[in-house]
Amino acid sequence: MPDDSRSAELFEQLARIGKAVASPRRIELLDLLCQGERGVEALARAAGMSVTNTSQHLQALREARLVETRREGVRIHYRLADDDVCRFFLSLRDLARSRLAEVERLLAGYLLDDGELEPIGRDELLERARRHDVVVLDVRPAEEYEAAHIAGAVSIPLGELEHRLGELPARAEIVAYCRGPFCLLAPQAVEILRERGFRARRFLDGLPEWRLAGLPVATATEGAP
Amino acid sequence: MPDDSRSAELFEQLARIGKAVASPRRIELLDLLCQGERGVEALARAAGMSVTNTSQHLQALREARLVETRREGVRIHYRLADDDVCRFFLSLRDLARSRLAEVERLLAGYLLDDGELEPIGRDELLERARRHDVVVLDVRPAEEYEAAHIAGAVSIPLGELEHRLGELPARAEIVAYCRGPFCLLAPQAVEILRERGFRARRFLDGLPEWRLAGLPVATATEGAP
DNA sequence: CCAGTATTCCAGCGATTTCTGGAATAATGG
DNA sequence: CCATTATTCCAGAAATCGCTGGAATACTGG
Repeated sequence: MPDDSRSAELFEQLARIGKAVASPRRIELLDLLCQGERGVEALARAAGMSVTNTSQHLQALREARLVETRREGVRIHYRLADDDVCRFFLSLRDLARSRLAEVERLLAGYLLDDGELEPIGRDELLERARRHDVVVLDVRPAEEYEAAHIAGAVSIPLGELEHRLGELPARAEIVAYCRGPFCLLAPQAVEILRERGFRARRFLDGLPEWRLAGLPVATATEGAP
Repeated sequence: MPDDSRSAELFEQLARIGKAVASPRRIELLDLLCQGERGVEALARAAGMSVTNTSQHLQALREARLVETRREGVRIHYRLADDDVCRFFLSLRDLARSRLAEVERLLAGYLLDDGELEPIGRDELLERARRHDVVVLDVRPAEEYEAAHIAGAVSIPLGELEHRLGELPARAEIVAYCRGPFCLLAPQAVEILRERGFRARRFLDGLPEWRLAGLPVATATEGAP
């Protein structure tokens, strides 16, 4: 009982989504877009690829309806079409992690993921942040912090961390977070902080997981007088 | 701050999964494998493609660690590597449905999906089946019924339905199910049954959703004396 | 050990994808 | 309306993918 052409069309449609996530470049763009809206050039810079190429990949993502655009003057901002896309991306990521031994091997290769960083989970972080028991530190680029960050978090992009250590309290425990468990920013931040004598740990997740869990998120830098 | 080569490798790994679901043929194979384990030739027959080609696609799925094999004599059975793969497949399918208008259009084109079939949900079906208030009818090929079916369901593959109507009670309501909401078997069965004067409805989901929800599943035909 | 069957390997081709660099388009600020 | 900037469109070249058909391999049952 071979399938008729009608269901073939359906599988063709599902494969549109599949094709969209079949390229490492597009995966990286999705990863960045999970952090929030961003312009073409900024995406190209963050991903280390040419603007032309970035634009092309973004078209592919748009053709699969995974992203949408918004024009602001001469600039065009891309964003995920909705939260389901982010959720799907995370489930792809988690599947890769659980199925592909190579992923775990690569993560382990960064030396710092296991117990080393004393990772802290969502619930514990929420609880302790509420009691002002820890300082939550966002080490992603400023642009991403502005787009969305954990409510109450301080922003010091990794590149500026060494110069700005003075802004951090010497006593309190610092919890650094970044894009997610596959991102290297927070681990590197923890390493730097510890070398300088701070008590630092890593947040197990990243901003997207926090946001999707419905926990408090803030945008821009409003609130600091 | 362009990403270094280490995270590039990570994205490469994620893309392995993406590439695996970038082909409509492989999507169809995954859909079939969500119903249960199956041999190469059976998969080829069900998907209407050559054995050689099927084998090749299955290799691709195995390379991405989405499927595993089991040898039984001269035959090789393929199965999903674990439930997470099935869950991922369902989330891909649901994302396609919510994001791609074409999918909804195609489903509507089958004429029969809306209120027409009076679809019944998981909880209601479970409740009514428990009270023996409905007959649950599996209209998938016998092979898939044997691999796994809703506990208590009767098997009449769609192709044999017209000849075997006598096996069904004339009074009771019949709920037909198949592979899932994208599958045409149950809708066609409902159509046939109604033409012959039966009261028939469609189950909203398919076997995979039922199984992943932890609801009772049976294998083979054991239990019928 | 041989014949038979199920599956995989392999070469080759046409189609598709990816990246690059240059040209075209769209909105802005004088 | 022109120069500027951001983005997209458009070839063209290299790499990859998907399908086919024939050969090779692996196991079974005699």
